[in-house]
Amino acid sequence: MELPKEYAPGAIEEKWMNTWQDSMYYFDWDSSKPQYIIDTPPPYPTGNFHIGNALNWCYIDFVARYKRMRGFNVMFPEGWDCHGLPTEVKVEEIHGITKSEVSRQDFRRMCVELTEKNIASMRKTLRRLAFSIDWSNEYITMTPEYYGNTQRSFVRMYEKDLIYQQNHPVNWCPRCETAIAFAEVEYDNRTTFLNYMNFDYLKIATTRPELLAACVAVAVNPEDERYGDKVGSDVTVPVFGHKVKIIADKEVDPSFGTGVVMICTFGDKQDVRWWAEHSLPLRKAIDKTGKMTGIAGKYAGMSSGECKKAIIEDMKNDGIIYKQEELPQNVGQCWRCKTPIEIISEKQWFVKIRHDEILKTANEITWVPDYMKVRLENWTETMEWDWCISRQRIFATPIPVWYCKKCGKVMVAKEEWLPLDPTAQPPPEPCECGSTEFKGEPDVLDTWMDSSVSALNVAGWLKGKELRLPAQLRPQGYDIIRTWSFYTILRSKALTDTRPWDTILINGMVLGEDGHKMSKSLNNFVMPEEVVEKYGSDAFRQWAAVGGTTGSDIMFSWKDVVAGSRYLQKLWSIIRFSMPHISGKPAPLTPIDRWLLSKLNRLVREATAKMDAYQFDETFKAIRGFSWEILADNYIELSKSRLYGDGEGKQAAQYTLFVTIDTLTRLLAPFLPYFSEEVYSYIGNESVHAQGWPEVDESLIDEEAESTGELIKEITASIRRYKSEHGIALNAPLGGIEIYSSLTDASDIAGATNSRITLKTGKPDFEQAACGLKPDMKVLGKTYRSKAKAIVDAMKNAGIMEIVRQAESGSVTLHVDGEDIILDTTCFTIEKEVLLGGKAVDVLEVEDAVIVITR
RNA sequence: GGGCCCGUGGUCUAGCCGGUUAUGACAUCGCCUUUACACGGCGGGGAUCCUGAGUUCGAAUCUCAGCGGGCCCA
Repeated sequence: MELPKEYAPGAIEEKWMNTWQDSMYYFDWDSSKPQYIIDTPPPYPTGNFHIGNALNWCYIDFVARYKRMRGFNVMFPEGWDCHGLPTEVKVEEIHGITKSEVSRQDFRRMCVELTEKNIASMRKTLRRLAFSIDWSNEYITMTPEYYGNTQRSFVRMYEKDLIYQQNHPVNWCPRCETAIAFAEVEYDNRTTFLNYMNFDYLKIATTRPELLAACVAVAVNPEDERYGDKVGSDVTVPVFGHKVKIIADKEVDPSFGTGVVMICTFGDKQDVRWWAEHSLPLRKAIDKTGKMTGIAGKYAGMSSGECKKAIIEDMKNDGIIYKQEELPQNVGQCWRCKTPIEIISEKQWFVKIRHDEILKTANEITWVPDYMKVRLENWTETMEWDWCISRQRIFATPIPVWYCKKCGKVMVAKEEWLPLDPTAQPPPEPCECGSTEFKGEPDVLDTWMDSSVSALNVAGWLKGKELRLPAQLRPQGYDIIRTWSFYTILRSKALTDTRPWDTILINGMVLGEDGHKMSKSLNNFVMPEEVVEKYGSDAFRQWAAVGGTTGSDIMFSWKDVVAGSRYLQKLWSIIRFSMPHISGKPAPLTPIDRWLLSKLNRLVREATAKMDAYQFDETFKAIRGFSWEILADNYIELSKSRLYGDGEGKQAAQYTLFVTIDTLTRLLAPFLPYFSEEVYSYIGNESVHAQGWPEVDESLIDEEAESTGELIKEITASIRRYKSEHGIALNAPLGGIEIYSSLTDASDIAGATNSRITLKTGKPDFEQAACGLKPDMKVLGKTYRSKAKAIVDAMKNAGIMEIVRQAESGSVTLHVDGEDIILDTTCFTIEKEVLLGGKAVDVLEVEDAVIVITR
């Protein structure tokens, strides 16, 4: 069979993509093999599968394919996390409407249609990148089947008192007009003014004078002597005239501003703490739309920003504000629209956070890399409020609750009624009070309520199947540890009392070639499709494998992709050469065959250990190094003469090459699914992806074979180098070569150098001179500890000749610090060179061997 | 303000549970068309392993401090 000279990834990858059957990767619910379930992150269906997702999916696919080959029953499902504001915004844009202009049902339908279209386009990319996804276990969170279970999870947690409804301060985005969780708040460094004002008989400093109307107390530090006598008295709020108490709290920093702080409902999280701790009243100055309420008097109806401007102006004119200074400030803002958030008190649904349970469960999970667990722990320990799960949106899972119009009682749906939308249908039963008049809960669930049951969902929860929790692997980025990891652990424990997974594998972020996080606005954005178009999927996957250590941020780099495509071409050339020469028929092996097979089995051992540790970069580099340097640059060169000839050892080389290529192809299969499939189609009968991972044959790992092979390789290389340096063509024969060594077989050297070789034992009849002395610090340091340095000095002082003279008797005695120290010959190495003595030959030295060349 | 990570030839990167001539890729220079591959081979140059102190016989590797960068958060 003659293979084309160039590897054509485009055609070959498409061929296999269209040949492979989805059923190759189906999880078998009835299998007796050990399960390996992966809790794949469900991406948000934007329509574009971005490169960060692609890195994550490459890791997953490396693991999934590897585990399948290791005999596991693998499930690599694909989910889609559909609900959320971005789709709502996009739908409004596409249809030129706002969500209030159409019915909730119609708006939802438009969101579903857009999402379906986006999913279809992303599925194509997933297939093209050769991810071995189990499409029989695909899930889509917006389908009634899935969100019905999200609703059931709500009902179950409500019944366990883990979900409750309450008036509580929440983070509120006035633009989106919805509550958001802390996980959705991001922070931005800005500069604001600290306003110093006369506050009745006190002076206070605040950054938020627009909240004066919401002032419910002022606080001082109990240790602060300036104000000690005033604690407990009333003070009148300027502009608005209401009276508030002066309280003492040790959290007040006496050195900030004037040491007096205004407490408002609510300026920040600290206000909420004080408000709760000191049982302060609630004065609501900002409404759901971010406008000032009636208590703000003349400022009512203004936005908080307008109010701030106006009130500062007025207070300056009235001499109330007497000083302003700049202050750097981190402003909490909505992750989606970047609008500064407000904290307002609203009736919302909450999930209880049981800190200890989450921390304990996190400890039952293996974190890769391990330090990522600390992020979850730090987040968990600093959570002060419960998780606010209600959102004032439309495209999300409806909260399955009604309120009786007559008695006001809350009716939570029964599990068997689900899925349903309470705004579209009444409950099938009347209220306890007999009324059938209900108002459906218009609020919907936080999207994390959908995705935090992904692990349960893929493990068969509520699907009439035996629950397969814990799943074996959760792969995800570190940016969503405080959300997705946290919530999944919480929900899994709450609903099943089981940890969600055995192991969590964390990937880093993808940076653009300029070193900054990849983003469209920075113009450093690359789509996976573009890379695949140019270099193919297997080249792209190599970037993901070798780009960096698992868990660290990885810079996208075209040169890694190009290097990947060059490696494919190199491999192709190896295969192209080997195909006419391979044979599965064993034969007695020569030293260099045993050298290769020993190295090959070491490679398998190393690759297996590193795959088990999720070190994809190290695994792939080891395989690449073996195939390129050991197999191609050395073994093939050394065995060519046997393979092309008809003599002894031909069969052995053919067999060795076959075993090596078969093994290599299977090692490469998780990384290069297309390439390895193409190659395996020439040597096997079925898909390489249905084969087993290579087993280490320990009997073939042979130190002696390796050192002999290494010597043969080095001698050949040194002769090649000699030819190169002397301008002799590499295939030109030399007049004669004598090798003084322990070797007994020089046929491969003769073949590779195209010269006659004479093997000799002992040393050539040339004078040898010691030219160097190298102490072995590893031995000396361990044995002599603090004396090691003095011994090295003593060796140098004694001189090479003296050491050599003594070493002939097997040991060297040195006088160090007043005592005699006897060193054996393992403590140092004597380097020798051969003196030519005017003979008409050239001499090369490799390890202990001496090569005498006659041109 | 806190936590976490990182700082290695021109660029990116491995090693970092102590002892290696400090890994590899890209770039660079020289030689070579040798029946798989010039998207190749052979060889070379190029690193204060961020800085300083400490521990140790010995530090890229451990400790502390500092500087610089990134991320997550308050």
